[in-house]
Amino acid sequence: MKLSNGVEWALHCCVSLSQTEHPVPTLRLAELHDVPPAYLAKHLQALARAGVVRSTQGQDGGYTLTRPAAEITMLDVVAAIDGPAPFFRCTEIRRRGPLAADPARCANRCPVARAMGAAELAWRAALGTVTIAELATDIDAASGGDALVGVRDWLREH
Amino acid sequence: MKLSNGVEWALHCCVSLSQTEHPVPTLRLAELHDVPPAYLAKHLQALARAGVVRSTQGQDGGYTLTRPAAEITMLDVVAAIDGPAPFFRCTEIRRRGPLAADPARCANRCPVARAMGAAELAWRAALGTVTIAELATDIDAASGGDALVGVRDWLREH
DNA sequence: GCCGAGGTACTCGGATACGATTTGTCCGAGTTAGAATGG
DNA sequence: CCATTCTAACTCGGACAAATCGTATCCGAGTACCTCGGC
Repeated sequence: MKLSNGVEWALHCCVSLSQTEHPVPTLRLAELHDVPPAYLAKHLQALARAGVVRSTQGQDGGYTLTRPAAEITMLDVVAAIDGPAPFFRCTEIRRRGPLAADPARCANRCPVARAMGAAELAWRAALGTVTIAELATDIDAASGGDALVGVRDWLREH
Repeated sequence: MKLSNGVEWALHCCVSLSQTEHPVPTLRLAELHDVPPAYLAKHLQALARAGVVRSTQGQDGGYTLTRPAAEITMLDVVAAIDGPAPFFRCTEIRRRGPLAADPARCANRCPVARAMGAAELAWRAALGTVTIAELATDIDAASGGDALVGVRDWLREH
């Protein structure tokens, strides 16, 4: 089980987008992070579909955040890229084989699926507590306090 | 991101194995759950490599749990089947592109990776609190109290 | 009747094809900014 | 000098291949039980 590579790109892109009000095109975001532009575009489209970013077409167009970075959580981004499907899909083994349980008697969810669902909920909850704004602050602090300024300047002069 | 299908099989197999002291061969477990025998064998090998089950060769051989079901957690099984690799692999985007951060200044982990790691830890912790014994009890209760007896009888007469 | 050797049937284990999902790329539709033109 | 039209460049968006991982399968190595023969 591996999380899509684009999740990391999308998160860093959101952090970068939080540093400007101006639309930033895909090509600019791609060279800023040194990733394949066409593939990054695909993920940005997913973010747009999920309502995390808004696309502006035409010259001087690009992507902007739809709401303040403090109101976007990592969960929003991960769900947008990875999709809403749960990790674990119960195939109802109980109802198969020679000892197939009577469907009427096992109407409630399989305990295995329930435990898996609870664990996944814990994962999502943890991601929901971290916002893009917090990520930006932490990244800035980890880099000595010049990362965000650097992004702002770079976006302004390009 | 999708969890391997074999995780569900492995969990149910462990529950079944907890109902007997006698070794149970792959073929028996496969027809009990109505799954492809050869593929189930692959996952059982993984469980054996992880030390969750022990294999006994020769006639009347098969698989048995290496320790009481109350001492085996869902995390043990999931880690055995899915592997130890984390969901999120940080590619250190900060060190790429025109604004590459000085490696000396970002020696600590990227905040994105840290948050992802924390969320994954929450997931693993949730899985670690549920044991195979608890799963067996819940499954029995959900099926009206005759599921475990059914498995025991079926394994005895086959 | 007891012991031992051999055979046999059953078990696991790793090496081998197939399919699906993820990854990566491309070109066309649509839109906006700016320039050129006419009033 | 201003409004209008036109062009042109730039943007996103979805449709199209390649690679990697999960799925499924097979056959060989090894072991314990059972049978048979000898003592």
